[in-house]
Amino acid sequence: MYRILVVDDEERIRQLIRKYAVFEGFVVTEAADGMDAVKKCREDAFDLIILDVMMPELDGFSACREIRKSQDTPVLMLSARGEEYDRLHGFELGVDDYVVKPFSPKELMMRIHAILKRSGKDARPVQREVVSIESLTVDFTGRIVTLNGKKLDLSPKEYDLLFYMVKNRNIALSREKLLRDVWGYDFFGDDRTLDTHIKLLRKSLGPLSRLIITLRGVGYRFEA
Amino acid sequence: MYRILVVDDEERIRQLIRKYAVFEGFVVTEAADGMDAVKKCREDAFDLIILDVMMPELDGFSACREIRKSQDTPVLMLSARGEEYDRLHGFELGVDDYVVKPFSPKELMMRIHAILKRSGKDARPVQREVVSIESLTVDFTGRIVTLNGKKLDLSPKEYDLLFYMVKNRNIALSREKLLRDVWGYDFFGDDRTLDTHIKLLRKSLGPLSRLIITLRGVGYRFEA
DNA sequence: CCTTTTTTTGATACTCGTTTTCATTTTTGT
DNA sequence: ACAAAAATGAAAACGAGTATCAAAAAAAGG
Repeated sequence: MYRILVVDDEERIRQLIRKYAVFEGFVVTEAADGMDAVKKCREDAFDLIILDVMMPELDGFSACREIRKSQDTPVLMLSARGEEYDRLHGFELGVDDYVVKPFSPKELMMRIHAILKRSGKDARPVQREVVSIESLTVDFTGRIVTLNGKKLDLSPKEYDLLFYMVKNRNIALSREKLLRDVWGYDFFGDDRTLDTHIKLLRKSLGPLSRLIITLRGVGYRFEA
Repeated sequence: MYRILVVDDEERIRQLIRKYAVFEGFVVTEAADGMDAVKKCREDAFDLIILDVMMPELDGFSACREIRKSQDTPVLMLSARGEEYDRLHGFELGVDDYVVKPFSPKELMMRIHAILKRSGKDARPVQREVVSIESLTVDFTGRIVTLNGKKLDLSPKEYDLLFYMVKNRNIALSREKLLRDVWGYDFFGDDRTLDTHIKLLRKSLGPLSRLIITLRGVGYRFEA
């Protein structure tokens, strides 16, 4: 799990980056200017810092220099078009990559991954995330579910639903929350959809369907 | 202890490279143009030469050609953006790698290490990396794939894709991740690209294509 | 520079899963 | 026991995601 610090004076830009970065599984912290960034770096350790060049208070380069005094966190610089002349300046400070505004968030994400990979942090072997409950084994990493050692053949939605419930086991999950989190924010579906999938999942789980507890008038709970 | 010759007419660039290279434990010598470089090469033996393409007196290619008459020192070329057309030209001269300016010093260092390792001066014997799954053998070191002892003739991308999947076997790999990691962070390709290559790979793998599991709505998983 | 191979793209077919509907049954709380 | 909520079953309509093919484009090799 990577922690990223996004530093830009424009709220909109920060939000944009946050949205995409969170989607990629990064933990995002924001700072509105260089001073703020330096302060946040003292308090927290980040795996990557995205720094805008032009900022009030303390510009990106100065902030980078300041941060580098104590840490070696990889830095990705954002600069407006026309500021390209100071690329070299940035590289002297140990900047890892440059992205010119306006940028494509997708490309930014790709560059982030490239930097993390280069910095070796990405090289660590994936640690599997596996949860076992009685005879049920849920392998989040491999997207594999076994029951008594036998692989279960679940449909995508069954996987998603099971994964979500297992991740949030022993927690009362309302129908609304399930629909929202498993199906997505923009889902306006029928309640029966959930019913049906719970039914299918119970069927797949066989005897262990008893782990899915119905909370009448509320939703469900996965018991472990 | 490696000795590196840095050839560039810009003092600033030389300083930048020197700073990083020294930090990595290299011994750095500088030359300001091609003539100077050729002269320094006659006086001293280097383990690697970093050559800028555009230089007064004698350009990088000519200098490279001149040096290569008497020595076989690995060469890494630096070229400004837009000069990429002469990559081919460089490789014909036996250039070992190319870096486009402006570059990230960290990446440059990585490439330097890669060249030195490749040039065999790193005397330690390579240990082969081989994975066998059923009748399939994947030799990462030799870039060889055999099926029932018979060598498979795969296209470059098929190799890359298979290697990546085998290295990350039993892990659910999203389409996005595959495209990003196998194709590179600057790839904005069509989803069909992946489909097609999966298909080709499956065809090549014949009966063992069953090891490539389709994860609907997610991506693929290589099963071992 | 031309030929061959590889890769990418676009159109199309098709499979499979999802969602919805509806009627019926079961469970649960009061 | 009654009413409300949930489960069940089956089936139809629907849609998204994937496979496949052929052709174009790009890259590699001679």
